[in-house]
Amino acid sequence: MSFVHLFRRYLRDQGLPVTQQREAIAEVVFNSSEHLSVEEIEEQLRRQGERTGKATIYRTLEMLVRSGLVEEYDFGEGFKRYKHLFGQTLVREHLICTECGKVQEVESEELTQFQEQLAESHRFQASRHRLEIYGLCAECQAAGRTLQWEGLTCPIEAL
Amino acid sequence: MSFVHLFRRYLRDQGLPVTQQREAIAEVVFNSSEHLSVEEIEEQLRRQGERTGKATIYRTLEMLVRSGLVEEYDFGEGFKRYKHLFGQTLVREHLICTECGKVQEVESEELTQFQEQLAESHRFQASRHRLEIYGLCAECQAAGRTLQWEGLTCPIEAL
DNA sequence: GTAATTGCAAAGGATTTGCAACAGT
DNA sequence: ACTGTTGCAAATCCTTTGCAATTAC
Repeated sequence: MSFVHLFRRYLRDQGLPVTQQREAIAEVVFNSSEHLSVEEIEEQLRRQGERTGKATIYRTLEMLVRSGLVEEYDFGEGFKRYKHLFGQTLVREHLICTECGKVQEVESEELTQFQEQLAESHRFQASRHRLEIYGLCAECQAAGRTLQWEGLTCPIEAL
Repeated sequence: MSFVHLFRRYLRDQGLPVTQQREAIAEVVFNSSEHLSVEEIEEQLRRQGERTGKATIYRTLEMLVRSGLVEEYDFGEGFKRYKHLFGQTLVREHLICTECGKVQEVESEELTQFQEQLAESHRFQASRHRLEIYGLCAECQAAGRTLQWEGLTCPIEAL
């Protein structure tokens, strides 16, 4: 039912043991539509009554990424996040709310084409890209929240 | 002549001391067109005969960023990079070579417009974005180097 | 002189690694 | 049985912080 069996198959193909921990970790990642941090995965496992060492979580995530089933993200928070790739096109852009931290995935065929052209026109052989748009999500706007970070000073203009 | 005087002025405006170290660090950043890591800045200072503590470099970079003269980048390498903003539009896309680590900046008006539309159509109030395209730069292609990372397996297709 | 900065070393957070005990095939 | 995994703690890497000595104004 879950997508865990794909990971199981990947492990078997590679001649690697399918352990309880690996299945539990994969299950957490595959059952979530969020971009999870290691912290959050650990917490979820604890909630489910599994007690898994952090090192094992890191090691298993590495395999999940290598398997191609999960992707690693770095949104500049100082730690990484992970999300499975099911039901996704290979091109995903991210709208990241700087207030609540929510990540929304969108796709745009046109944008993708432009990006490819851009790389090509610079004789750059692109293999992957990421587009991240930071700002305020609809909910936070509705809640009356405003952007903190931007517009402190711009001395270049002040010249 | 250099852009260091802008930073000096920023410091004075803020009532903060203009120290030797701050000037030296700013000079290194303003004299380079690269996206420098703290490591690289420290090395350059050492080469110039300045001996500056790492803590001071971090503290000064924080100010440079706050001043609006320098921007901080995180390309997922596990550490940050810094580059001054002179001669730049506010929209910069990056072509990052995964082989030699070189970062090439490009701009595209069309892309920017699409990005704005994309955000708008999702009721997202964008404040800034970043587009990073990873791949092989022209030099590395010419040198016969190839992409390491990509295309290991794609079990989703294999289903 | 006073207030802020410097540099060192220690602390901090995320991730990795070494190793003895253990689980999967 | 054999090979690979687990979990802990120690180690590592980048970055931040505390504090006494020093410097800018």
